[in-house]
Amino acid sequence: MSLETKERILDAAEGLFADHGFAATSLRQITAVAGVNLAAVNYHFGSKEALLTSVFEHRVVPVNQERLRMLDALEADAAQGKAIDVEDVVRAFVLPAFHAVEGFGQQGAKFMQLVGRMHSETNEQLRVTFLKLFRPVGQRFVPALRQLLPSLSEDEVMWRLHFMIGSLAHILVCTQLEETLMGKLAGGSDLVEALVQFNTAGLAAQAPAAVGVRRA
Amino acid sequence: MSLETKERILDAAEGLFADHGFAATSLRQITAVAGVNLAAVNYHFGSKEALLTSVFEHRVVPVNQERLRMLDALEADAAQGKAIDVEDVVRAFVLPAFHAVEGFGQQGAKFMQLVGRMHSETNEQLRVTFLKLFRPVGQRFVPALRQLLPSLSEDEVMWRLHFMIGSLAHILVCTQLEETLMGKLAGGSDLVEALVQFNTAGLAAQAPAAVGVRRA
DNA sequence: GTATGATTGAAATGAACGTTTGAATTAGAA
DNA sequence: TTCTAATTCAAACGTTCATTTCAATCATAC
Repeated sequence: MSLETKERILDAAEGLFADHGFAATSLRQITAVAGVNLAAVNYHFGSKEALLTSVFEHRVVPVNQERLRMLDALEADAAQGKAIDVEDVVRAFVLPAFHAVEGFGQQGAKFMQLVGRMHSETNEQLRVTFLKLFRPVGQRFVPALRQLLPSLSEDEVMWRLHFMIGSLAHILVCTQLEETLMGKLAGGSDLVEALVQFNTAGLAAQAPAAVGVRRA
Repeated sequence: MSLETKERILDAAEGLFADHGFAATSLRQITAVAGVNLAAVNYHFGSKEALLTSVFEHRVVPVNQERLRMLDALEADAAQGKAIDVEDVVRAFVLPAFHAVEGFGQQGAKFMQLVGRMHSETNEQLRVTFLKLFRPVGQRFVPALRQLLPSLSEDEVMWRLHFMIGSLAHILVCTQLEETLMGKLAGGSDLVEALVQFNTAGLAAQAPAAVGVRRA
């Protein structure tokens, strides 16, 4: 039955792409795990690249929709006169990723590991395809941060956003690995809170002095 | 002449591994760029994996030695009664990476891009080999941070260290790319200062309240 | 000049890859 | 039941890969 075949391929691909990356995952691995025939991938998805794109859309779109909904809610609050702050925006960015981790069990964690890795994916076409799914998020979060951090230049806001993305992506990958710099990293809700606080403080930090005027 | 052949292979490999990752870079690409024969890789390095390991050692070891020297200097200062703070430690961690970028021109930037990517490399053996080169750094920086941040638990210090690693790794990769979330990211010394301040603020942030006690 | 080891070159080896092909099977509609 | 389209299957296709092989060439020492 075609719907089941597609789902089985998507699930298998998701997990294997997360573990091994795109280049080092073969279609034969995916089809073995999914218990389907090799030709099914091209029949249902057209190509290996298109399969990965389907995996993204299957999962990234709902995560980003949740981000945008949370930001909508914050903006509605602000319109009612309630103050919102940097932490609120950080939560709207960070928490949906962890909701995905929690909401789909091991498969969700695997998927978010893949998302973490896509930020440094070397297949440029795929990385760009992936980024396109995040464009709506960038287009909403950058102005929100700019409003909250009016003293920062445009470059500074972009940099800080990327620092946050990097910290989140790295955590999504590392919490699935047995070995990291000093052993296995603990996970859980305390980690999520720590990530929120770290990024809140970092985003809200005083802008650095101009170069050459660091502590006399 | 053998020394020249080895260097040409190392240089070509460094750039190509940085651009395309390990799995998607073939030895034939490397030897074409290096202008040497395919068999030379196995003759001089033994295997593709060993080539990448040689690339790491060629460059990571000096960067990490600089980190440790900077930390040594901070600790000597502290022994003389001079106060050191979180920003000093962040600088000792972050600046050597950017010294490598600046010090070797485009080749240094390529190498640091590879370093940024290795944090999420899917070839587990290679990633672990890479991490081993950072063990001395972890063994020195973690206690230094723990001393400066005594109110944080061990997990919290590890998490924050990883947030910093993630932000640095992401920047090392992204500043080499034409497309990022909202266009091309600016580089330069202001970026480095921004990264230092972001991570200083994040590392020094008040520990988050226990879960469930967030703003009533 | 000769001998030995180092180094390079071209081809081969064995394996793996994504995509395609055409037949067989399945599913659904009339 | 028959017909048609959808789906699956197994094999083939053309390509690419890292490693190995062995002869040729180069470099060095005696």
